[in-house]
Amino acid sequence: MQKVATLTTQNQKPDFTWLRRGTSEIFPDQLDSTSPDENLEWRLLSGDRPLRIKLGIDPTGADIHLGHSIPVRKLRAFQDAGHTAVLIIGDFTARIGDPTGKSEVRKQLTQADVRANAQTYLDQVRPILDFDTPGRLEIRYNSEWLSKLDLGKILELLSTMTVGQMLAKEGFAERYEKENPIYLHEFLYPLMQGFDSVAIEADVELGGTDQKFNIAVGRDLQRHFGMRPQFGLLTPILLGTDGVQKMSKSLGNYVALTEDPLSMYSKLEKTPDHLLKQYFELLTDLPLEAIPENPREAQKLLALMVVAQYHGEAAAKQAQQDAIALVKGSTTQADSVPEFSLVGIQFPVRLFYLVSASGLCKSSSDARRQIQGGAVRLDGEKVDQVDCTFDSPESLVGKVLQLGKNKFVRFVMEGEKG
RNA sequence: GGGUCGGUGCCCGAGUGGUUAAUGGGGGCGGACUGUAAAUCCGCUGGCUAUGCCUACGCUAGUUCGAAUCUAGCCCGGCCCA
Repeated sequence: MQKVATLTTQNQKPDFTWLRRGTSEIFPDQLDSTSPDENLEWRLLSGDRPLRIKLGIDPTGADIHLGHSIPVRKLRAFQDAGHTAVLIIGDFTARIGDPTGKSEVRKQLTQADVRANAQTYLDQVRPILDFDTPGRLEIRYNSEWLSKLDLGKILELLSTMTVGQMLAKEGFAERYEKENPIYLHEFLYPLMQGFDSVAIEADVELGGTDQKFNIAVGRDLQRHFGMRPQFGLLTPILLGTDGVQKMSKSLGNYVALTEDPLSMYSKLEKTPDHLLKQYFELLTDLPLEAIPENPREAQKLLALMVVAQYHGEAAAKQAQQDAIALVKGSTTQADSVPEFSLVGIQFPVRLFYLVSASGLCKSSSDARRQIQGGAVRLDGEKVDQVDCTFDSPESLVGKVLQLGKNKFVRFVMEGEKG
């Protein structure tokens, strides 16, 4: 408290651009207040102890993408400022499925699915978070406290909210309007997420803007249980590479954190112009005034910087070289083209089968169509004969098969079929 | 529980006994153009190592030479009533 007093007399605060960058809302946020209950910056300055910064993730799928990385990056920023990141794996809540942003019921996952996903999540956020500095990271599974709630406690949670309040929530309201089903257990989701905040005594909860309702419920519950309510810090929902809809796996407009450097680079260097600024702001630490004027240059720099975060600088530069080489048609120069082993392929083999078996196309029927449509190249030469046949692996090894502008594989002879 | 309307391909949505994977739109993929962008134009859009075969209109049985289209039962959803 003494520290606060000092700062108050000086009437100036340290630089909080790291806090505000890429933040769409903080609440409560009384800008002219110096109360640590109404202004997060003052709370951060109160300095009595490291704050507990909560971020919940639902292990509902295997891959996380750049959109998911945004609140995680913000969490890292708090770590760097000396606070404690509390990463909550929603192993219990995942089994219900967050109804947020969904126009229909989500399927419930089994415990086994959830467990398996949780570990891959942790592996994927490893490059973003500080796992090493003692006291900076706490990983908790919410089944730890949620599975112990008895009916009495559940009733207590339920009685803090009205149906009207629930229905005010965007997703529910929409579904109710559209006369789509809403199941009662879905009403429990915001309360459980809110109870997480109670259980871990969160000071701040991070989340996308779609999480506002759930985070606000957390505040209500903390107050209900006699705790100081957490702050909410909302980050924007990242638009996908199509530039229109939010990034999501089911829409196919995403860049996964586990993607290989070349495909990550290829996708990001095509980032729509109007998204460039936002992508830089949310996915890199580059000062905004340093973004190149020329959109093409900006795309390249963005791709380079993001790939470097997940694969290292050397791999990023290699990916850029390869991307350039591939476009020029000198496919043999590119090192990071994924390999496809011809071991296990029966010869003679026809082209359409190769295109499908190598994973370039989703099916052999699709492969035929693509070939007929002139989309397939072998070492840069267009091949539009579906029945073009190869008698032996020797004629293919080392060559690069290409679909469209961005999909490539190089034939090799080693390894398992795949 | 009762009444009623409805369940079609990735999504929306036509189709109410008969050449045909099934109109149209969206989305997606590919081609041209370009800055590997946007906009625009064009093509493709069930599966199968495939001149043919297989699976598709909630599920299951029927009626028919023949059904997504007719009948019955079941499952699921919306609304109204209780």
